[in-house]
Amino acid sequence: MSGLARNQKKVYDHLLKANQPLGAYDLLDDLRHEGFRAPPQIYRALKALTSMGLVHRVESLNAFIACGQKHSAEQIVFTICDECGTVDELTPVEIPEKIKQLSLQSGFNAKKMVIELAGTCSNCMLT
Amino acid sequence: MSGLARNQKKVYDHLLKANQPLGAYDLLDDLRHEGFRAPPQIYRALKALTSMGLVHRVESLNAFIACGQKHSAEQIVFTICDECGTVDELTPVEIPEKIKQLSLQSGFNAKKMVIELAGTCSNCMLT
DNA sequence: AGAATATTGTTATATAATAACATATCAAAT
DNA sequence: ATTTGATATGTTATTATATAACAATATTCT
Repeated sequence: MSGLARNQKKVYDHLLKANQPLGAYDLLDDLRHEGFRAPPQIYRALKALTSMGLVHRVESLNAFIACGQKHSAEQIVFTICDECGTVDELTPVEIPEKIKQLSLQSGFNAKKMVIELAGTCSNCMLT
Repeated sequence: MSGLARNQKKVYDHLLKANQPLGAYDLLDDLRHEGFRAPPQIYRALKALTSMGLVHRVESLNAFIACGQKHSAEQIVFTICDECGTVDELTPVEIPEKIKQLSLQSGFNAKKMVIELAGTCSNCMLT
């Protein structure tokens, strides 16, 4: 049960190594030497990986980032530094839970959450 | 100090009437009879309006929605119904505040937040 | 009026994502 | 082992979203 298909593995491995969000066309360029030639090959792999919870789409960057852990649902908080571009994952479960509760109070049943914070990371605050 | 320039007003009025998020090219089509001819005219108006806080970008839809109230910061929670497409604004200030606090604890200084919940609205839950 | 600023119109282009179709691979069931 | 069905792949073309660059107009301020 290796799980991942060939192209899926290539894309996932590359995203893990990159350790930062990459656009689909960045991935395509980076993986040309691996035999990728056209956008659909990248997008298909990304679709499979995101549906498995191994990769997440960063909506406000139109980019994709790998994720060490599988997340049961889309309940992640990303922090995106405007200065250095670093994207980190805050995972205090309290936040998505709290939001879910509050939205339920208005009758909305949330299935997927996009929570992205843009600003300045602690590193860039110092310099 | 009417505030809005001609094109800005046209775009804003149309978004208000629509009362739902519209893509930039939807706006362009809808406003051709008002003299709009090319994307930059729309995008420029949208940029001005969003920087004024009168319009918000819904990142996960690549769309824009008008907002009756000016919001001081980008601290809004959108609920997006997968069934009917309705987008509503939850504005319990507690949520963005709570998130800001929690991100600050990890040293991140958030300037803009994208909080978008996709799921099923109360209306669609019934039917 | 004249200078500085902001807004507009226009063409071309960049960037992101998908449709559609043919082929290939793999897993399991007979 | 071969058929079958599902999944994955390769490829071309197209759609959708957004911006660059530059010329022309309008607005505001002094």
